[in-house]
Amino acid sequence: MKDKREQIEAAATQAIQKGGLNSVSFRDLAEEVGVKSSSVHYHFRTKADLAQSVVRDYTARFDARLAEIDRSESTLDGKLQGLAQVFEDVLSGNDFCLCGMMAAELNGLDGPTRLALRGFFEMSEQWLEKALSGSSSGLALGLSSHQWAMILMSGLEGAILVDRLTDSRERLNAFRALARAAAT
Amino acid sequence: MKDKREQIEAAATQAIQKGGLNSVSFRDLAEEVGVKSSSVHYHFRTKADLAQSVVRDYTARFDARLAEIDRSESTLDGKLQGLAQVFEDVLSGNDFCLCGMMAAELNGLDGPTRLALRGFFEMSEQWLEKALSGSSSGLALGLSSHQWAMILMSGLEGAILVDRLTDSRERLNAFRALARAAAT
DNA sequence: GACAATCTATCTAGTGATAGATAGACTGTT
DNA sequence: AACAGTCTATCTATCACTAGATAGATTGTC
Repeated sequence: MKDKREQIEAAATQAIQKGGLNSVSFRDLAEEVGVKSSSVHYHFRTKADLAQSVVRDYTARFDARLAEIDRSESTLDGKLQGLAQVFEDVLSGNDFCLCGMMAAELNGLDGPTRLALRGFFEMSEQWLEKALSGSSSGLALGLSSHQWAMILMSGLEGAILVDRLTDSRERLNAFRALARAAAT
Repeated sequence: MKDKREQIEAAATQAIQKGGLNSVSFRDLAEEVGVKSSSVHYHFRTKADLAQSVVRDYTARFDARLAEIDRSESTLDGKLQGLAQVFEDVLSGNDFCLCGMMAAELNGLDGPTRLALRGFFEMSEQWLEKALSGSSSGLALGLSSHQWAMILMSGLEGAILVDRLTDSRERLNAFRALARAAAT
């Protein structure tokens, strides 16, 4: 059995991706991992502390997946489709991106959590930009690698946000096609 | 002074765009318009009723703006930039799209509200698709007008979601550039 | 014995929702 | 014109419940 703290964090991550931070309660988390809510407070003094931990962990895991893509895919399109697959995996669980979700809840977040959230997008877009600028053939439509990085990252966020609502993969697939065309 | 019911709806719309439906309480709405929470319940029996009303109204106003764009802009790019401007106006108020926000909160919504939400995206994407397919010159990258409609609509949602977090307009502007290139 | 992790018990503050009362405007009948 | 009935919009008061948070006792391990 994993560390209780890790279990709580995993349950919180899952719950936030499903319904947002506002829908998560210490009591529910406690019940899910089989402790009392005061024990959750022992590991995470406040809800803001929990939020920060969860975002940092999610970012680290996301980063690890991107590194894995770098190892397994050598072409630009392979990398872009790999990123799309990460989003598709999220969508498959009927979830939304943890950081996209919390970005929507921005107003209820404290400073440190906001910073951690920005870090997630900064990291992801930087990975994308590096992949895109490493392409030997130029990028489509005369847009820079920086522009394409932002388009693809925030576009994929929007795509799974709407696709989850409509129970489809149409928008995600449209972005897959856009990415393929951009890389050609 | 407008109808109390309209005032409540306006306050709710505003509050949801800032913090989500979960951050809105009957008491806060009541206080903002100068009545008691029970009076809010008089106009909207349940929170779900309020949610549905708000989404339908927002959709109608959004639709009206799109119709206005159709009247004032004759070129495809003019229409696309007009749509981008609607999103930019939302972002300027430090808000998120009401329907994008509630799409994130999908899990906490009842059936009718979800349907109303889908209606918003269906309407918007249909407007976009019609504008795109009316173009005399073909569309870029070999993507269909349907694909471009989904890319631009969900992409703009994602763009302002992330731009609000980072307090910038970079992603919105990148999508403006993408739209311009798509229409050429 | 010290420390980490968990418990019991409780607090304050808020949530959506309901019941019942009331003032005032409208409506239809005599 | 007068009256009875009804409707609208609001109020007061309260319910059952959930929220995050805390103090202090207890347990188990090194």
